[in-house]
Amino acid sequence: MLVLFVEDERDLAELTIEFLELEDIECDYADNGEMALNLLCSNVYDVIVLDVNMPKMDGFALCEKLKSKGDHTPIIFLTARDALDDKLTGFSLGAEDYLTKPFQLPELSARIKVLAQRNKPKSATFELDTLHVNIQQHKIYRSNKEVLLTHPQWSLLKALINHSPNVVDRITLEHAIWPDQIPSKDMLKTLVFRVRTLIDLPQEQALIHTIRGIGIVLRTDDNGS
Amino acid sequence: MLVLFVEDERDLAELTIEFLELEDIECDYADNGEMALNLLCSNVYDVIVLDVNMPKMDGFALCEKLKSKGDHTPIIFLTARDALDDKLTGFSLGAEDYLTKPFQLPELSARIKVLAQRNKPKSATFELDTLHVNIQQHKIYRSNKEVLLTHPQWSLLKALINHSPNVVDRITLEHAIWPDQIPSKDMLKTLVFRVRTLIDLPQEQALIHTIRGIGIVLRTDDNGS
DNA sequence: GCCTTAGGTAACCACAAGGTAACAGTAGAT
DNA sequence: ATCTACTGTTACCTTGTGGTTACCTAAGGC
Repeated sequence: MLVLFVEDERDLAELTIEFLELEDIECDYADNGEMALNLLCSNVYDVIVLDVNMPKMDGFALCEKLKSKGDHTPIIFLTARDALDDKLTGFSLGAEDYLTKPFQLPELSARIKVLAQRNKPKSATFELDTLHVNIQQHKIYRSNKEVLLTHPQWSLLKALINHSPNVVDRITLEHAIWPDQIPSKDMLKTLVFRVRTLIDLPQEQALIHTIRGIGIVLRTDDNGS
Repeated sequence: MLVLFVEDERDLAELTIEFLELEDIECDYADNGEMALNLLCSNVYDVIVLDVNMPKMDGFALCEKLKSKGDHTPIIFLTARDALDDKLTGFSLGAEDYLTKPFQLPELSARIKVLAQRNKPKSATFELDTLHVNIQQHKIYRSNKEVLLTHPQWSLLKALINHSPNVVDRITLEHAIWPDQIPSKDMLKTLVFRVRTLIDLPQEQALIHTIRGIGIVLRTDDNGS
């Protein structure tokens, strides 16, 4: 997750960024609006945290400019201006959130995460070579041809996707597919065989590989062993 | 714009709702979590404003329940609890915003509007192939012919629409249609059968598809392979 | 080179998931 | 009070599949 942090008080900025990075939020920093604009030209951010009072170009102006440019990156104002009118101005300029100083770091972090999440409801898709999987829609395509999987087959594929490109040992797979009780010792190999015949078409590159004695992998290269 | 306002202090609620209606925000009101759940069965809201301290079911519990049911209606907590831990709890339960009392009415209004805007690029009508549904007016047309659905049939269709084009598993559907108690194991299949006979006319493309062992989908294409 | 074992392939069947229809109880309407 | 229509139950049927078993192949150890 990448955030643009725009704030002219360097001490506060440094402290805040340090905290955010601990929470797995990467930060780019600008101490005024113009610098922020430059960064915005070359980067795409999940969220912008914006002070209002700044030299050169203040936060309101920057926000207005961005929105008028059609940029929809969510903006949080973070400012000492706690008057109602200021807040309303912020929201009317298209901000998604408004937090007043002094603030608590974890709250800022939580709000950033909410906004970052929201703008990413893209249905989770997994792509590898000519394999396209839309998890939510339960749709699988190989070479643009739809593949229909049954429930356990789907579970297996999901488990492989979750670990890809790492090898998954058979025990882990069995538990992932049959959480309650593993049916029979040989079920998994039958299942792997079936999924392979459905997904690894003969003319295409194989994606499901067996690492003998270790487990199964879903990845493009078939080196190993 | 329709908001569900859940708050046990009636005076505050009344005052707030009065203000919101002036701003063109329609409100339904519940004074506890259970009542809110009932309203949520039969209505779709743009935003839910939620107090935390309430009898019967508190705001946190309600929020958790909704999110676990797969309801994605944005939630704003509106509460006197201003401790950092409470805020973090709220956000971790999936809330989109958290406003502490005392608050200013215009700020609440602004925040509601932001959330309604963001989460609702959908129109009030749903269209798919020759199926036209006006959610608010409860009107359904297939091939320009009006279709009349009874209450549970409508609930099913709404649930399918909300998830379209994603697959919905049967358990989720059952909870969406009968929040209190699922009537019988086989009720859903009967219901699906009935809605299918009403909506998926023989000469038209089928829109309701069963993904065996996984769930039901509302979408146009599912051929392939 | 032989033996052991992990994994691949194939056929088979019981059963569960889902589709369909008929029926009973009940609530709403006239 | 009667009628109608809808909810939910039950029963029956169909089909696809999940899991079993058996047999084959190839890798690795000795």
